[in-house]
Amino acid sequence: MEKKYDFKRIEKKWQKYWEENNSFKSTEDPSKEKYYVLEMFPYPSGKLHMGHVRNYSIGDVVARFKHMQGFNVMHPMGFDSFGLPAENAAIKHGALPAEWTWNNIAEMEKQFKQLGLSFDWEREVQTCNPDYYRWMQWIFIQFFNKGLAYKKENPVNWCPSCQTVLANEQVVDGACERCKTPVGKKNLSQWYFKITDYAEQLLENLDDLPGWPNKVKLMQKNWIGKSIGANIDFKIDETDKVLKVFTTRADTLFGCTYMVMAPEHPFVKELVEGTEFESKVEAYIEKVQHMNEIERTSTANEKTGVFIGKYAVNPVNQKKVPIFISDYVLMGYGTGAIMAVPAHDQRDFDFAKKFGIEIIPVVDGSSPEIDVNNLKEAFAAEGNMINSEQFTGMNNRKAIPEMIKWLSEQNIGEETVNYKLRDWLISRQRYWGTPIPMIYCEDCGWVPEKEENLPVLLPTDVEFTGKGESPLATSKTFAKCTCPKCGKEAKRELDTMDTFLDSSWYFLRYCDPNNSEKAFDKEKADYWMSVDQYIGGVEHAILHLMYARFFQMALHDLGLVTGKEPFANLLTQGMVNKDGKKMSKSIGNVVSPEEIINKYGADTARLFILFAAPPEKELDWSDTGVEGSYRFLNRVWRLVHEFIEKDYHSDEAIKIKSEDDKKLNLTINATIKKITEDVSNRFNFNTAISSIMELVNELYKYKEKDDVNIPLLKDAITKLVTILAPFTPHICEEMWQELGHKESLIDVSWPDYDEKALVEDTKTIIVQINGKLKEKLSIPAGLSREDLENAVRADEKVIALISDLNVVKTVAVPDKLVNFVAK
RNA sequence: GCGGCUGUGGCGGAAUUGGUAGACGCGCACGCUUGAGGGGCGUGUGGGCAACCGUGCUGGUUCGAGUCCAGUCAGCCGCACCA
Repeated sequence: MEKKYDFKRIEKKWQKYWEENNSFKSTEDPSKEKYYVLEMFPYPSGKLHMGHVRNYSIGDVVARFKHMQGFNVMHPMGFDSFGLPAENAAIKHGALPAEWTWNNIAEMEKQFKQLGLSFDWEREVQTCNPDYYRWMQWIFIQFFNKGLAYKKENPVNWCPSCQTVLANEQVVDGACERCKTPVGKKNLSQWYFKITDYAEQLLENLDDLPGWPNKVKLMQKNWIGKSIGANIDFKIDETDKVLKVFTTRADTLFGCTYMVMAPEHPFVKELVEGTEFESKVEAYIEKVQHMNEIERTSTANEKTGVFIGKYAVNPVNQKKVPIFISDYVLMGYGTGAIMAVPAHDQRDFDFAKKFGIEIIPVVDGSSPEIDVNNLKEAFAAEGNMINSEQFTGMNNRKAIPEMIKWLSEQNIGEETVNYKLRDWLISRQRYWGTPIPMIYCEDCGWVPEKEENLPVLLPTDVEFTGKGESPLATSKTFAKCTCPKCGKEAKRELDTMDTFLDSSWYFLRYCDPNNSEKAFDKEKADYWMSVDQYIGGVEHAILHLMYARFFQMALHDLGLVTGKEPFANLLTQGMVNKDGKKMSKSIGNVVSPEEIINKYGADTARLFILFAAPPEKELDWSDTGVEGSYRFLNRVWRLVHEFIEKDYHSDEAIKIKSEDDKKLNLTINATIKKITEDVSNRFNFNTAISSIMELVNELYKYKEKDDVNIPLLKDAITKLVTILAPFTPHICEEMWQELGHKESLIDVSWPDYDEKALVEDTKTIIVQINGKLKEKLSIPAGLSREDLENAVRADEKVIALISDLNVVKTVAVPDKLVNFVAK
């Protein structure tokens, strides 16, 4: 009787073996080429989901493959373990966030090990561990000392459900990224990171990342949102104030017929004070302030606003134009005020129509369909300037730099660059995060905690009310401290850090995870960095991936790391769906990895998830598909065991004896070639696996032959087990051992292929007439164009095909095809 | 509205440089094996009786187009009053 494929026993056995032998330990070795493969670390929710299985299976194949190829591979894992769910669990069940989190971490470690993932667990980091967040606080202080962290009172995004502030990046469609509650505004004094200092570098370096998907680079580019234009000064009539505006269309300055300020613009109150306009203006400001983001942006087409009773003077022609306030102008971008040119900007056009403001065209598209003096909508395209004094007649695109030059000569404007990117708001009114290591002293202001006093530990005597104020305020002991500078009694910052900070440098800590003297040793970081292959979900395209790049740049400028970019190559894997829908508890279509592992084993789960679709694509989970993968592994198992049981003891050298031998040898070598290329260049694991399946199918046929070539079959089976190992490591280790090998497959080299074996003596030549397939012929390989054409023309079937035709041209492609062009 | 991606059998997906469309797998059908069931093994499987027709649709370039170009439709994703 054949041995049964008992995946439960096999998987347990080899997981134990790897753990006991510390098989995946990595150390710096300058004599070997390093390879750092990293998957985004998870939040420890307690249970793995299919997305995790996919993410970590992809990474594991890469890690094991590169290791077999001889690279010094680092493949670490850890937990992004600060965050809201722990705190919510505390509010709901009364469990301490720390306890809840550490239990989940233990649970998830167990599940990771059940998947047979080749992580170097000695490098594990948890961001909620004081050994980690101590250095997070240290980095914060370095940023503060460098002027990259500052505190400012500002209207901030406020999630009324999470009871905390949010960064701009965490507001999606006007709602909280986490809980989807509409976000409002609140004036709060908060800590910010000056990511805008790096806007240009974040943008420019994207060109140096050929290993990143264009989609992600484009998303970051749009988010940074660079635009080049000009600031122009408008005097406000009857005052000594100058209203500065930003425009990308300096060419349209003569067409400006009114001005708009953001309702929050600091001039507004002063300009209306004591005038008849004051009450109307204040009512409008009040109304805007009470709208949440969704309300404010949903009225996109319907423009609102109020005239504030003042006029601005157009610096080019001294014309007085009325000033309005309107919520379509944003305080956070440019100068918070615009010159409005209704003829050439659709938003200004809509506003002007509603308020009956004059529309002056200054660009003529000279198209018969467009009457510039009677516009139906704004004309935004290219054309020649009109009504613009010395600029009239010029092409408007060319007029932009001319106009800016003229303005700066007159000292009333200058070229200006603006970015949509805002500084990163990093304070959170939550408990379960890294305490911000800052102290407020009435005499010295904000002072960082002394480095020798780090970490500033999270207190445990806190209450979780879920009511807005930071829970740290409820601690009796936490706030009270002395000023590190003058020793006077002082107070600690009570907010914690956005958890996105923790994940912005963990890849550096992995390089030196147990260092108690430093965040990480520079030499070690320089050895391992940058990450050669980073793998994670596309949902992090902006948030995490941009923050991490910013950290790397800032740490570089602090002299702590050499590289300027953290991730050389990025793979964004698609989601795992079920029946075309996202797996979710509310729909009830969640497939749990545990269930699959129990039923089919980890190898089957890994194989299916890699086989079903290329990694960047969405993947639809299919239970019958999983069975197919299980069936395949059983097929391989039986093939190998039949071979073992027949007890073929042969150490003879391989001699190719027949055409079938030659064909099998070709398939073996072609399969190795294809997998090597698919895994290292394209990450197309699905096609790599399909070619292994083809090899297995061929072996099934081959072994039934009368004159089986034992040394060749042995070679095929040895190589089959080797190349399948990165995908399904447990079953392969077991078969490897049963084939009589003593060493673990981990230390077996990836097989080379023999180019000579890939050379075929005959080729299938396609015979076409006018490009349509008519016949396939077997013809000796390597013929020249003429010889190939002659060989094909000599074939009886071809003679029959073309004898009645008027062949006017023949196209021959050596080893491929002959196409007869007939009339 | 702006930017981007994707459209291939009943399904997931192959076709890497323009050169055999549908590899591999799922499903389905039939046969063999088995006391039955399950499992395994094998054969077939885009449409059409056929000539032929077939990669969202309409054109174009080419000896030859799933692949290149122009337009168009549909779906998905990102940004969205950014001056």
